[in-house]
Amino acid sequence: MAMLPISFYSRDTIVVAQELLGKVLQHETSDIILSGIIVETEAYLGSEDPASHAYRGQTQRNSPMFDASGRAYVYFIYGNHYCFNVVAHHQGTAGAILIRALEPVDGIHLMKQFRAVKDKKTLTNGPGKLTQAMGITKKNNGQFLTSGNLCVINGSKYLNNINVVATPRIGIKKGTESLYRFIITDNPYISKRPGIRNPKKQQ
DNA sequence: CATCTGATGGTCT
DNA sequence: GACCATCAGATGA
Repeated sequence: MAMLPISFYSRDTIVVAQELLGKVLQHETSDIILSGIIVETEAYLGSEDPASHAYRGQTQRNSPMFDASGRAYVYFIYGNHYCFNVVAHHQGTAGAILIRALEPVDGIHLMKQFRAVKDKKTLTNGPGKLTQAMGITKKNNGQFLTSGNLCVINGSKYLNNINVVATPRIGIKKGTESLYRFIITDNPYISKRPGIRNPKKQQ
């Protein structure tokens, strides 16, 4: 299996988000290979996307989104979880793709240890869950995915059978609806809660 | 099954 | 000091 080249990532963020479906995320850690098929993604664009970290310009945290495509962007959220993103955009712009769910493939036993759950179906069916299962932390922030121990490789059992379904998300605040989520239809490992937060109660 | 809530800490204002 | 690209657990149907 070949790692995806930089040229795969140096394209339109939304196109890359769709084409990441069916690819395999692999992490070599402590002599064990952990891997999973990407089954759910979400594109975050640059200055035109109010839901994106990059919307208000570059800061220390979001700087990987402005950096070279093909890197990882990992950030800590809600005081508990890491989210893993793939940096992908045309040169001179910003953008990244949140990996929202994986179908576990290799190292499932170790994933269960990292996650402290027994059920394979809840191992990686959410952005915070999959980073925990794959052993991805802030230390991977900025790493290139085209070389090294964390990478995206071509090929999975879904290679010729991928259904891309775009699902608009409801934002948390007014004006943050512009989100682009893609799934492999009917895959049992897509997130149960598709990132849609209930609207705040009216007073 | 669906819906709601508390825990949690880094980032930005 | 408010916000949050989340999750597990609890509760109700």
